[in-house]
Amino acid sequence: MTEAEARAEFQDLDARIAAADIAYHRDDAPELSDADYDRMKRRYLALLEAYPGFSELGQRVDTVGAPAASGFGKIAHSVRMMSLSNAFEDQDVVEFAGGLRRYLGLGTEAPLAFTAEPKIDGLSLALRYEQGRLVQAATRGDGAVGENVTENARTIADIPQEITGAPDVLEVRGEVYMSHADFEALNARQAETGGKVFANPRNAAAGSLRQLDAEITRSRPLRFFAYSWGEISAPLAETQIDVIRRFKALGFQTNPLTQLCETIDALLAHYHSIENQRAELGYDIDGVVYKVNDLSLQERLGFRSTTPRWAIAHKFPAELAWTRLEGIDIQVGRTGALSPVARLHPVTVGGVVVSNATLHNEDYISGLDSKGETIRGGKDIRIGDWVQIYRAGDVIPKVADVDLTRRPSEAEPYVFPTECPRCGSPAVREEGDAVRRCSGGLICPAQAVEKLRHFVSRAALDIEGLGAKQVEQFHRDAWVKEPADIFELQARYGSGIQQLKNREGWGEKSATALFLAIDDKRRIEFARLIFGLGIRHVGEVAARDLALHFQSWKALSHATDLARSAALAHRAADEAELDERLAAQAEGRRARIAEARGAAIAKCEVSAEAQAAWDDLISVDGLGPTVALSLSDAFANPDERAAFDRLLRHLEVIAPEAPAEDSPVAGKTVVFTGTLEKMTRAEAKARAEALGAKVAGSVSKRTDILVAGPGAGSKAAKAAELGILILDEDQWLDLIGRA
DNA sequence: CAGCCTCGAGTTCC
DNA sequence: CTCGAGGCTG
Repeated sequence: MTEAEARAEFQDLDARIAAADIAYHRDDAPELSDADYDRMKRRYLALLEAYPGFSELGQRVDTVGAPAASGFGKIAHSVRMMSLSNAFEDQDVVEFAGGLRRYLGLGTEAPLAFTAEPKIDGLSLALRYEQGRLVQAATRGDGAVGENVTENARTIADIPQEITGAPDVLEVRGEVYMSHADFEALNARQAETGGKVFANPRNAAAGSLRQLDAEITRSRPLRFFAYSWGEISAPLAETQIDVIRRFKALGFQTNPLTQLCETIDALLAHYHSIENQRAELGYDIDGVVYKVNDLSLQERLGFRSTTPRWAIAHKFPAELAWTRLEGIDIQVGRTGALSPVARLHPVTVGGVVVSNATLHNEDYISGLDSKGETIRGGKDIRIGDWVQIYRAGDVIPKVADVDLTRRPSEAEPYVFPTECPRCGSPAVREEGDAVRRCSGGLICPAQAVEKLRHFVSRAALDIEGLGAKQVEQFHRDAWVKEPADIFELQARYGSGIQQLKNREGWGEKSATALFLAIDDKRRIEFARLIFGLGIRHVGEVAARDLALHFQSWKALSHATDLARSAALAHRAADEAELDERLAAQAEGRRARIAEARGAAIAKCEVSAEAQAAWDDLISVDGLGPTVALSLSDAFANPDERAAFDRLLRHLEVIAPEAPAEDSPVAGKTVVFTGTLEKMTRAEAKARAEALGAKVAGSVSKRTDILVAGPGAGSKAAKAAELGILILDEDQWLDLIGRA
């Protein structure tokens, strides 16, 4: 086949796949059988592999089209579904247990028992029972909101429709999975009938549960293990293991390898025993989960932002595979970061075909980590090399090793670009930074589009029907260059609907829905707006804290304006510090950092007002000089500021409600000092914060309460001087109510 | 000042 | 999900 023929075939497939995507995703009316579609897609990808240049042709079928309609209703979880932190080595488990003891203030000899159970590789499901009847089943989703799959769950034999002897409200959580035997049989059947063949049991289980037609789910051999719970109207038991026993008594399947372990050695022994049985279990597992057995301890330990402190997943070693590195692409992110991605000859790793892998940054390719130490035995990665791939955390493909014996003689060390591959601007790497960044700012189309994608992302504006793909499409056609354009779309393209529906992938219905969804976000929570601006170092949490602190756009922008000179002084001090360090190194003396910083600041004119504004900025919890400086830069940059101002004209900003919990310490700033005897420091902090208080490290005039244990020193003296309320531990516990 | 913890940013495949 | 960096704690 000539290249011209290949090109013609590629373009034909491109158009047909695009049409099929639209029919399937938007109209939910597939015109092709799955088998035909898959065949076309495979051929398309094969051509693309043979002629990578073709990706520039035509329509990039994967990146356009109206968003897929989700056929399932949303369900907010009344108790968040958390994920688990991971351990990979036995040593991590020892440290986990040690950390728990420290947090709880337990000595090394005090008993601390755990449950250990296999971690099933399926998908989690929350089953809600009211008065003993199954009323709702929801997938995990993002942890806060899942999909309503009640009708589908009712078809699973392991899930009882009715249970007796349970609390009035009981939410049982567990894992839906498919056994190896059932998976093989299903795939054989699918292949025969021309249906979709699944890559692995987990995908088969997920695909089967998320069928719009519950009768299809019924025909799929899904199973369920119960292992956890959400909302309950009455306690189920006092220990984890007894809850599992209770589930079993109620008629749920529980994993037979669940075991109570009194010591770390017993946990590890059970882990290795399960690892040895792994191949004979008949279903996929990817590790062992350990949980603190005593539920009252679980409660004391509580949660970090996305994981419980009282549980950990001990993962099995990742599966490895060798393949050839065919190329290295450079992607440009929202902050201009150049990220190298390995293009691999497709290879199966852990049941999934992998053709891309992250290469992190230029040091990773050269075989040095950011501290200048060697990794992979100091081997660099070259195009043409045979590389060993694993999926970190069973998800993200990474390069683990390079086989130097099979390195082609002509392979050259990879030269990392020093110019942005998208806009040609210089790509610079700042001192001490691991990443190289495009300096083009919004001139760089890659950065511009990534910023827009961020603006419409779920945690930011979250405009329904305007996802990453749609934004890319609009940006490519120059309809949307900056966030404000989104809100002017309808006005500017007037009968926008008429124009939009002539575009590929859009119909009248989706266009109308889009404009309604955009209008819906003209009133926007302050925190989402701040996050959406995409200011470096300002993520979801910092945005929320800033919103809470400043309450209004006016207050925030005014504060950054006021603080500008102090921010610049801070930068000058940073630069002076760097110079001083270098000079000291060259002259072989100790750096006089404080003096250098002081001198630099003295040269800047910083009014008392500016200093106060700066201090106010960095008083926001978790917000230090780096974040404050980045914020200040964004607001002081004329282009960015103009874009902000233009955007704000379209928006009504909703001020955040303070977490006005009905607690006596809500909104108060508390400092703990001295020895706490009834609880550990971390525990005290977590509880105070749960009650809406802010916990600070040092006493200042902003402090409301000082909790002083025995041995309190200078902090107590300072608090007394400032006239701050000082409580001992018992008085504090009386105030917040002993739990 | 060093370690610890949390957050931010980047990435893959379905 | 992981890594690096920033901020906080001891």
